[in-house]
Amino acid sequence: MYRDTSLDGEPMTFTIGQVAAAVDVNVQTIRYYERRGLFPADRRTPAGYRQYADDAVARLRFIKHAQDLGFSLSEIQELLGLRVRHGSACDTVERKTRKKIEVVQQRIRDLQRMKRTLERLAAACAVRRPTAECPILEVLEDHADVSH
Amino acid sequence: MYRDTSLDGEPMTFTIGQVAAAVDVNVQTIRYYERRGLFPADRRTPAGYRQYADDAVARLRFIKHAQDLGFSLSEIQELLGLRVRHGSACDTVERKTRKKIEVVQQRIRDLQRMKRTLERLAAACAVRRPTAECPILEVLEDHADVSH
DNA sequence: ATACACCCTATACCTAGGTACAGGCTCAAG
DNA sequence: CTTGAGCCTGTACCTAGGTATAGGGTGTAT
Repeated sequence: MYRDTSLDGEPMTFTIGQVAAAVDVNVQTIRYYERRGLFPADRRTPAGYRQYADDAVARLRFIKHAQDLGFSLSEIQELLGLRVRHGSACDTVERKTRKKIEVVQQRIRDLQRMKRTLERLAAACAVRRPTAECPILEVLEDHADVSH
Repeated sequence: MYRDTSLDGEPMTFTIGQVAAAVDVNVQTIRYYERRGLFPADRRTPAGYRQYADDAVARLRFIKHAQDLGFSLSEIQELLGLRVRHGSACDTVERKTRKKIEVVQQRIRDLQRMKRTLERLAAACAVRRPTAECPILEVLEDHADVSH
């Protein structure tokens, strides 16, 4: 096992394996993210081992969560990139963030429409059961007709 | 051009190219969906050309829309599969549909949480601007900490 | 009858997002 | 000082969801 410098003075560091275990992610995946440029190691030991600071786990969890929500790695990279130019561009950050909020809001609206469609479907099933034909196709057509 | 039997008697039919153009989808994609089993052609001409009934455009649009909302082709296949055993299983359809609604609802909740996170981020930027450091990392950590 | 757009199958290739070796160092323990 | 877990790079392979290309048939207009 690699030693952490936990006893005062130097900040705590983690190996790639420790970070991977903490977030339940494949070690290969972390290296892949590094190649993609969205999860750089903070430094390397003389032997070439990656070293991570203690915010690494939070950063990686954010990536995974954003991904669950349907953001692509490129979008996440952009999201994380809001951080890099911190001194100068706080208003740029704000503008980009508000744009992302719009996108998320639209995605929510789309899902709500989809939910309503499914609810109509379920309701129609409940009413006509058990003799008549399932009216799904009509519902699908309605759904396809509205907006887009 | 292939002739439609539009002038009474026979129902209207479409070629693969007409359906593709109507929904703005690649012809190859439609054939791919057919191979996957989620968009069968209604019949074939003697020469082997695919023929589609007039509900085909609505079905295909539904597939595309569901996909936009983050459903995989397998999920969509299941969604459409609710239709196939129509005589018998209207209550099965209803149960499956309600499960889908749960999934969609959870996705909406996740996105709303993400939206709140982004809003906090934007708000924090607005407050501390222009001198201080962008507080994004802290927000990301908060986000990662809550639930999941 | 021949041009041309459209259809067919089969196979190859592409991006995104990983995952799995192969072959070779490194560190801590026995 | 050897063993074994864990690290390194590089390359190959995988699933999902398509897109492109090769080689050939079809239908209509001129």
